[in-house]
Amino acid sequence: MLKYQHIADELENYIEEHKLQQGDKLPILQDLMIQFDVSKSTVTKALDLLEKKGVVFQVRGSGIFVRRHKRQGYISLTSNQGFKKNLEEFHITSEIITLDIRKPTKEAAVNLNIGLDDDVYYVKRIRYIHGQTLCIEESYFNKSIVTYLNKEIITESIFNYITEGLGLNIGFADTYLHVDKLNAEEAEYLGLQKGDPKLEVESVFHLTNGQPFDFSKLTYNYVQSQFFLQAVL
Amino acid sequence: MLKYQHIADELENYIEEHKLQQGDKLPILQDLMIQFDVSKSTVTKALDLLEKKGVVFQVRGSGIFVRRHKRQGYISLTSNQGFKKNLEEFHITSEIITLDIRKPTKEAAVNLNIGLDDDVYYVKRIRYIHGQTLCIEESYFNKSIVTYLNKEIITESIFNYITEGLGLNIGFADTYLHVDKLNAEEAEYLGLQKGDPKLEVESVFHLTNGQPFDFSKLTYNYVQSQFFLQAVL
DNA sequence: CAGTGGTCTAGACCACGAT
DNA sequence: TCGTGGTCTAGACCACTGT
Repeated sequence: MLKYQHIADELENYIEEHKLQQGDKLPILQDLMIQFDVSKSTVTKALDLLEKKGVVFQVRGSGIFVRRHKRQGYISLTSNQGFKKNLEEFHITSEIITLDIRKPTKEAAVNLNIGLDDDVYYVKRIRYIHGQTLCIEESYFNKSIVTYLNKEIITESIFNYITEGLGLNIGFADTYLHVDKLNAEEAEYLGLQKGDPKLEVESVFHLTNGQPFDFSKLTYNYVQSQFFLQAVL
Repeated sequence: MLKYQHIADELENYIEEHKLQQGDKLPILQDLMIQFDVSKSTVTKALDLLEKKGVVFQVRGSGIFVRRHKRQGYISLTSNQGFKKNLEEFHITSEIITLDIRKPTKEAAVNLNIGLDDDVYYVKRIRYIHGQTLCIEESYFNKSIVTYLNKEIITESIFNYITEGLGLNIGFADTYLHVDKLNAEEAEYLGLQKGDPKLEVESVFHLTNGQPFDFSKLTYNYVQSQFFLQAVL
């Protein structure tokens, strides 16, 4: 385990367990260096991680403080690993509609940077939050990278399988958002009326080497759609 | 100017000017160290900045590569300084509806962490993109921090004035997104029908010392609403 | 002015990728 | 095995905050 990762985890746990609030002060750099027996740069790197993640903010000449947004029940748009943490936090479950190998749509092929004749795993699921319909999810996985999938795997966390099972390293994602009106089929799945609002979230996930491996399109039930985003400016 | 900031700017300009594409390789660390006459850590810090910003991705054992998302015409949800760059890129203009000093709504008071009897500057604007209505914007500024505003200032960039004119340092923002249906008044402003979809974006902006100074609520025309987000996982 | 975080260095050593 | 990026150190010096 990397030292700075370890320190970041420890501090985050500490904040969580002691229910520290926005503005609460953490120990100064000097103390953290001694406590974890590392150099200043390593502590700094750990704190930069936490700052990027929206957990703390640092004020030169003053100290390190806890950052905590006020609202509960919002799904993070930037949380790592495709909703992994959110899954646990919000009790999100899913029902599989389709799983097969097929040729990509033109849109999927463009986003995955493959040809129209290459194979993809196509997954369609309905996701539920606290028993309510949250969203429709359609995913296209480049089969030459994600070589195998089955119903059991996609019932659990696909991303977990990709990293643990296949040993692939997920690097970054481009995400696009649109708001539009539901068509009849989507309304049916989500238990809403045709023409009701929807939030469409398209993501292209890449490996650390830059190869796109997953193009996903999520259509959210607007009633359940509350998202948040913590930015450092 | 900080060295790592300078290097980051130079590299970003280079990528822009030479129209480098996704996957194009940049010089190796060693060369960048020599070129800019700085230590390895400084180059690394510059590259980490660019990576966070979604401009490059680094692959251990291989090199540093340009990252570039495929779609044009999307507004960045994470671009710095309240849309400053987007303003230029998309020719966003605004029309002022209201500017006055008043008491905050309960909601604004909670988000700004002030009392119901404290003063705020209230600003209501309509924003246009390429001449089309983009969104309705309502902002509440804590008057004890943002001590003065006038029509001229809010016609230009408010955030620019806050940093340059008032010498304040903007630190971070919490942003919340909802999708809902337009009410009659909003529909009127946006030139849409009541019941049409809307995207509501609420942001709380904080100074570097953690004090919230601006609570803004933006209601977007769903037709014009295309956002993107570059995440590092 | 003392306290505290931020920048920068030079260099050792490690881990991953390509060949 | 070599090229390349990642982690970590010890320490000098700088810049902002608060008393």
